[in-house]
Amino acid sequence: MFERKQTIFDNEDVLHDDYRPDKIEERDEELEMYKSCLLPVINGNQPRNIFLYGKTGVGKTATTKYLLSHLEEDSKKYDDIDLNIIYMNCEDLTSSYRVAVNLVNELRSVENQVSETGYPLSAIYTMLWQEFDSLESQIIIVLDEIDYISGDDSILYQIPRARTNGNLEKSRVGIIGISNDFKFREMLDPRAEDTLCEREIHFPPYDANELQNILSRRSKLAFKPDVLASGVIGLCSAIAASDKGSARQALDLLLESGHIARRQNDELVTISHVEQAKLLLRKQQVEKSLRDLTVNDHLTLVSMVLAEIDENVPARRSVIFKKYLSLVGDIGNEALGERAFHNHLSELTMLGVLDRYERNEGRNGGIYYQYELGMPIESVFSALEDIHFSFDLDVENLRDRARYKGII
DNA sequence: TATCCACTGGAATATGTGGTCG
DNA sequence: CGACCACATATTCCAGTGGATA
Repeated sequence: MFERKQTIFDNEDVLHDDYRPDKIEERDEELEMYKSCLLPVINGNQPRNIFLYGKTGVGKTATTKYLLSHLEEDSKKYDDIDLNIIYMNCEDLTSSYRVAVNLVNELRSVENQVSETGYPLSAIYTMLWQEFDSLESQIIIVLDEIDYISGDDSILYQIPRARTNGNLEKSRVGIIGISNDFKFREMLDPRAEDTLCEREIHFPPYDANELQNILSRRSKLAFKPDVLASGVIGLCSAIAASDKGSARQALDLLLESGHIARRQNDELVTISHVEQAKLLLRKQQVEKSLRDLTVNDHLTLVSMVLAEIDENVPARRSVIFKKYLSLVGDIGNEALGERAFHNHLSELTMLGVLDRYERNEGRNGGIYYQYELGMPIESVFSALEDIHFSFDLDVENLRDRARYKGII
């Protein structure tokens, strides 16, 4: 039933997200600067706080992991240095409180974990200082995707100042903050900005050339010789460069192209496979963002689909809201108020699932928005099919109605 | 050029859930 | 148990917006 048939890939892991190259490419300047910021650690001084920013997939995390693993390795050569590195992704940690709780749990044993709510924030900080101090070492905390922390950012100045404030005696702590969003910096509490942004390193997007270099080197490891048609690497690089300049995106594109070629039993990865991969990845991305939404977000989306089928689009909020009310009535849910519904529409717009147009008809119309689906309706259907809802949704029926109306 | 429409989006407040602690 | 904590999500209220129109 299973048979090993490998005509395309040699080692596809090389293209995966978690692959750690033994060399960081096309980031020489950033690497140098980063290295000099970390140097004090090896001399036994307090780790500096570093703030890294740049779009997704431009090497922030990869460079960090690369340098820190070297730092860890090299620090072992010196007896007087004891280094602890804690890496933490803040994707699900939207407040200082949660970050602190997770740090404490990271340092504590399994049977001693702290719950995510219940304690006053100050109690959590006290636990954190105790845990830090009991390490009696230099500590570097990496907070990746730090921009997810919204509202209270006290942890970002509490940690760096812990020692000066007398909360820590035996340990020295430094923070490395990684952000996708430069605006995050402006939103910081001035105290946090002061301490966290001591050293700043900007990672610019890769251009098509740099991407091409990265891809060709990786593809030599990943693919069998001569399986990439000419132009494949160029196209992957060009697509990614014109989008966000993300190496992640370019690598995903290349990997997915290879998968598609393999599935289709082709011996050569061609430009057409890349085109297919591009569509597939886009679809997966949307599905992923849809999956994480709340029930009311889903209901809002379905209401928009109904409006798309039954009404003139783009449609304004009140029209979609009426659809929503009857939908909610049908499935017996409690309806939201219109203000909350408005927020869900905004949320979907933010994700790129909906498009929004501002209109202003002046004295007898005022300002309002019109919404429509931001992607082909069929993509929404197939995404909806793959999601488990807490209510009954007959996607096939919707699809039939759309077909009947000639929208598909 | 002042007005005014009908909406937008911020802010304060409320509700509900899941937790600690004495 | 009751007081208290953090947090997500809703509701309520309303000042602000900006271009067509008188």
